[in-house]
Amino acid sequence: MAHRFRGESHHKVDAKGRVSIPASFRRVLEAGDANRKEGHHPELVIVYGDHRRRKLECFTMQAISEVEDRIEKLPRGSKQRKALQRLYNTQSMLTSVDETGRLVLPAKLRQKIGLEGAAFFAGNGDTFEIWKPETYEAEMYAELGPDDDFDPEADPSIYLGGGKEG
Amino acid sequence: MAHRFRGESHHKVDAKGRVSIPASFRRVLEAGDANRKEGHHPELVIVYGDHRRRKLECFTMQAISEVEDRIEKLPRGSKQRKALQRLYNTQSMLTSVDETGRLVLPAKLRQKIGLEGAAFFAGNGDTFEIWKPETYEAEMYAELGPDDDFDPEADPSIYLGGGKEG
DNA sequence: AGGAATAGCATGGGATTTCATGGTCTGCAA
DNA sequence: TTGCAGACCATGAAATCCCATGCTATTCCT
Repeated sequence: MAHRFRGESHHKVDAKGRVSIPASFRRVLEAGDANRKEGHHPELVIVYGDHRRRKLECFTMQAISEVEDRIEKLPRGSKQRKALQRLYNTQSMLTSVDETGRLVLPAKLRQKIGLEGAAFFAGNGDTFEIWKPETYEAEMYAELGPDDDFDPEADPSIYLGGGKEG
Repeated sequence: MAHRFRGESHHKVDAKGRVSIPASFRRVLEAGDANRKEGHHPELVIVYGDHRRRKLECFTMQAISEVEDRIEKLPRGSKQRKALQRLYNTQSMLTSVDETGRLVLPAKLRQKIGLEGAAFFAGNGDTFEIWKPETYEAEMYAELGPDDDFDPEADPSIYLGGGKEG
């Protein structure tokens, strides 16, 4: 994978729901939208999911189409397939980056995750996520509670494993 | 592994956050960036982590992609995997060496580890680290406290094990 | 060998471009 | 006809590019 979403940053959300996309993310979106016409701005898919999701997950066109390919390999009519289609097809929207590098989040989506004033962007490889900053903070600590084989206090690098060839 | 980061050195950090990379490290970065186009300067990934980390860990493109391969082998959804992705994907940035062999550290990163005026570079095999010099001093002694099977006063070479050839 | 020429290195400064963000205006639709 | 979304314009701050300067370790020449 040539370009990956990497890094984190905070951006303001104005009254119209406009948010700047981190500049480095724009490069990835451009690279991941093969169908983009010259001079046009890249498209992307925002997956918002149901009430349990408290983030917006953003896919390049290429990434979302890989997801769809996988879904199509599952048995038609299986619950798994239906659930995945609902998430990635139904509970998602297609949009595009605007002239100035921003994207517009409809009021509905902002309300869904409680976005107001500021947004937190987290790069995550072939997708990036948009969070209400407070939610991200809370979630990161709550989600990774102590466990038999996980110590939230430790530096995560210890889980990479021993030698070069583990 | 052909090239390894080896040695330590001090460099100035100017008001724009520019720091010279030790010359010998540049060779390693070049060798570790296969995708680098002719005449271009090598890319690298700086992992900064959360508030507990007081150093910047720098990976060659090859080293970071080995890390990512390892992460992908862990079970999807496991805490370990999530924590590792957060560290190596989200809490990191891609950058590149500039024309004159420097890299620029954004204000955010400098503040995070208290860098100002000078930086300490420590080679560490397939990565190198950037520290605020004072922090390095302090940390090196604090981190390696006495222990049942470790004596901070001893020369570490005694822990290499038996003879020259295991 | 002595000294000059060279090349790589660490560092600085200014000009230029890109970013993030805010505002206005217009048209379509409810 | 009012609300809202989209296109267009504006601006200060931050990041990038390009050029410049001493230094040092080496090599080259005589």
